Amino acid sequence: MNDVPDQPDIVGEGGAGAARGVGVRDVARKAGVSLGTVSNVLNNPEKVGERTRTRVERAIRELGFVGSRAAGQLRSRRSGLVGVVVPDVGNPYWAAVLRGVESVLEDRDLALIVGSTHQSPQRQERLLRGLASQGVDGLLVAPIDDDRQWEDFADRFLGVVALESDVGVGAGISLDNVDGAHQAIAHLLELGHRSICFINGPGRVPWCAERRVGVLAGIGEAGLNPDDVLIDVEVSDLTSAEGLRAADDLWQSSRPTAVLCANDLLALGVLLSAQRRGLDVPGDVSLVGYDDVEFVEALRPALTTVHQPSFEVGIVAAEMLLRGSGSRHTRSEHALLSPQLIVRQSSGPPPRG
Amino acid sequence: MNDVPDQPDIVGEGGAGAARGVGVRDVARKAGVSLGTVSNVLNNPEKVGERTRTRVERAIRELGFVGSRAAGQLRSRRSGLVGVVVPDVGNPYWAAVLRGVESVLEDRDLALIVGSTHQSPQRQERLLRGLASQGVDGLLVAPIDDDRQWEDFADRFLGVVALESDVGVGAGISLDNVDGAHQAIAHLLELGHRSICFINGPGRVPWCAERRVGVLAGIGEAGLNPDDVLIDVEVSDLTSAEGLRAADDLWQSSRPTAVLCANDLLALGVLLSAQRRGLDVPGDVSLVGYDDVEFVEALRPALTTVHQPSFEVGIVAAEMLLRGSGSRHTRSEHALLSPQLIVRQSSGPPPRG
DNA sequence: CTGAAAGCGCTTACAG
DNA sequence: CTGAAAGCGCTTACAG
Repeated sequence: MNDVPDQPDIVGEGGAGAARGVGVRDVARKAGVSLGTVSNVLNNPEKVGERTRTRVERAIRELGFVGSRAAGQLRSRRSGLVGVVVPDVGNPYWAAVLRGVESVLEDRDLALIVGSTHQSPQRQERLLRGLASQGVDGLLVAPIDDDRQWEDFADRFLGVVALESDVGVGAGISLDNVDGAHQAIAHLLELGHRSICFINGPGRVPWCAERRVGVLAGIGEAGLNPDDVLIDVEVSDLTSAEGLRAADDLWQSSRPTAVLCANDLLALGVLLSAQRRGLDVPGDVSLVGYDDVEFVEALRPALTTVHQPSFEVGIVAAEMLLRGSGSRHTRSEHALLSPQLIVRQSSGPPPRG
Repeated sequence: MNDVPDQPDIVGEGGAGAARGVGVRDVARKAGVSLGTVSNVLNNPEKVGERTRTRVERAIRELGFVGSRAAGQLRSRRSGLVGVVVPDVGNPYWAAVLRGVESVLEDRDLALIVGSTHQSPQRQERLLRGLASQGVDGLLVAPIDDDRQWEDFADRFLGVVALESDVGVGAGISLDNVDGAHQAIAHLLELGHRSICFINGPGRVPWCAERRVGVLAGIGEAGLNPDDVLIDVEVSDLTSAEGLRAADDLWQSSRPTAVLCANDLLALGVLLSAQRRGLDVPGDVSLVGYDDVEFVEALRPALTTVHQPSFEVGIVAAEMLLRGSGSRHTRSEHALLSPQLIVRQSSGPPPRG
């Protein structure tokens, strides 16, 4: 033991960034062991004798020691950080996915760095760059273009798992967007609609493009020409505010008998616009969403939409990541989840014209 | 220049955690300058001559260099990380707050580590411990008890800003919960309700406790006895699932003429339960929520609720943090935002009994 | 199982 | 403005 006096216990002060925190050094001194032993107690407790371990653990507690991940990361190459890049954390669908991810990772000592792309490739690039410099152990991403910049993360400890779309590397969850959109448009066509507005995100976004393919396919299969049936509207962000604005514009220029939205938030905006304008849904115009977020069942009218299992997506993706399926040199794993149309009250036959 | 051959350009590989990335060393060599100069180009560009700077920047680009925050953090004591601890990222209210925070921090090269407490002190402690070990520069927190464990973060670079409740240290945003709940209960009492169920979170959570105080105060001011009027129901997590369950139980045991919920998600659950049971809102039972999240206006019936400016809360809190208001030795700053009752269609007079 | 030494990749004074 | 040296706080081999 050295002749250094015990410091007063400063509980909870440690960690990088705090003013001169308690370090492993202090713990080692107090417990009368070497630095390596403290590190082992922290990272490989089974390698340390029980008596020594208890002594070190007591010292850690009494000193209020909180290790610095940054320092550890430098040598161990583990940051304890997982990046989550989604289109919009404010969208209940993605918020639910996040909940699922959290529920799996919360007791694994992994922290989540989250960010929203809002369909902007520049934002996505910035976010991924930031995550790279933070040295995340793994990445969960819903890519918004085909740049595949995120594939680099497959080389990291936990690799990369895609929350959407098909991927070339790492693991992923596929939700068949073509099929989901196909179900939705087929429903509207069956009801007799022949003038349908499709409010979608940017065509460069994979899942937006796929949903459009499904819509076009459905129209084609009905023996119709998309040019005669479909009014395409593109919004840059898929929020209720943009849905509201798009709908306000829409009523000015045309009178579709149905509006199909690429997500429920857009549909919410359209519904709000319709209500304010005195349009009856589905009497005057039918409305169909996508996602089936938790509130749409209680809307007036209850929204017809395509269900996607948000919470489950988060859970499955996080589990894949933990399992190591996202690494480049593991056999790649793919979960296929099916979207399913839920018919409620917002869709009905077109008004007799 | 050394005789080291140029490596093939491995774009996007750098950063800790990647397999042997490109380091400042390589950049310095390629640009023919010293390590310190590279660091200056990265952190204090104005201190470097323009010609040298361009040369270094080119080397960075060509090498695909991505710095390691962890290494930098060790010496500079800046992690570029901000912690955000909220009750539930899956709740649209908090999701909107997050959106606000993101919008302010996204171009400041700060990454957000987020976590949900779900009103559990253990979860909060774990999250804060994790954030401390990650060395976050600052913390945004909606505390769920009075432990004040989060006050330690006031010593960090950016300090701590509370997203809820009053705080003893750092900066904070106060939303007058007593007042908000008071407005809500007063509205119901005025309508003539005398049997009101109040579904609230755990009493140990400050903002839950405050809302209850407001409710009790309103009842007292009306010259009534809370014991005669109020049915208290406590849920541990304030989700629609818990609201649904609580309501299902409620109809079994009693027949309140109104239900007041501590947030909109609970109210959504109650509404769903009422609909399934064939109860008319507000004909059979009035319903009032709290938060005014974006979808409640479109519910059937549109929900009467207490508005809180979620997005703005996020923006104001993030700006305070950037301004340094959260540090222990800065003059503490407080924003006072007012909640406001929005009367819609879910509340009306009690049924004639 | 324990302990002294080296080193992770940067930034920071400090001397030129 | 530039460059060599020290050091941030850990973890990791490696010798005992």
